[in-house]
Amino acid sequence: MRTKTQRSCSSVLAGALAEHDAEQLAQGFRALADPARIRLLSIIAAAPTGEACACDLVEPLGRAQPTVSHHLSLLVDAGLLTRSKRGRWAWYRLVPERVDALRNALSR
Amino acid sequence: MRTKTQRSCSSVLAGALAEHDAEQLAQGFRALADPARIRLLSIIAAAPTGEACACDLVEPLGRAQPTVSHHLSLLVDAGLLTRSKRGRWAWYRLVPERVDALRNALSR
DNA sequence: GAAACATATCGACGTTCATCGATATCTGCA
DNA sequence: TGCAGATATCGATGAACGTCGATATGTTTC
Repeated sequence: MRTKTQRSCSSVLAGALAEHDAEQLAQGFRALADPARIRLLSIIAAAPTGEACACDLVEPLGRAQPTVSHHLSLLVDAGLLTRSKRGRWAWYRLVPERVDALRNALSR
Repeated sequence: MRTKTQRSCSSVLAGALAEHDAEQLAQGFRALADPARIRLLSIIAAAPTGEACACDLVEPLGRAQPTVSHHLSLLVDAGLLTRSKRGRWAWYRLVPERVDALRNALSR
């Protein structure tokens, strides 16, 4: 199990941030700092049902299955995805509030 | 000299991204994926004149001068800051359009 | 020109990270 | 119970990164 990331309401542009708040935000953006994870988010966001099965993510990503699983876990830990395991399959869904929090961190 | 980063109009949430576009966005977010750089941006954004001298950034950041210079160069390369060297001093200014581009990448 | 200063670059070091093959875990099915 | 399939974890490897001391570069002042 990995350590969980906390969400934050801080804004980068609204005033000088303390080290602690900066650490929180950096942690969030680090989850977006990899093309594989960006693509995972975009593919899941584009799913008609809002949900995507892990089995449908390996091939379009062009990475090995353990690598995809690793990135998905990272995104879940970062609060950007939720995992719902049903039967043999794992279904992933976006967490819009978390995306919003990061977007708002770039607003004044 | 480091390699320059290009800005992008892609959105993570508006549809499945190709590897190339994802790489562009990830590059942008990677610049935000460190607390030192987050703090630099927030301190500069909070400056009354909109500009901050590098000499005033070392002490509040609590890192060595070469480290601060390194992060500032990274942010300039990422297009998030501009550097204006005047006399002995280097003045840094935010590039709002670049911040906006990254924020919009998190909009639908 | 010399000294003092601000900043950038260099070189090194330890850490973190992305990646993958092998394997373990768990589920559904015959 | 046993097999097949989906997913997560483990262990290893190579690359990228943050950090800093030492040093180079460029500027101001005397």
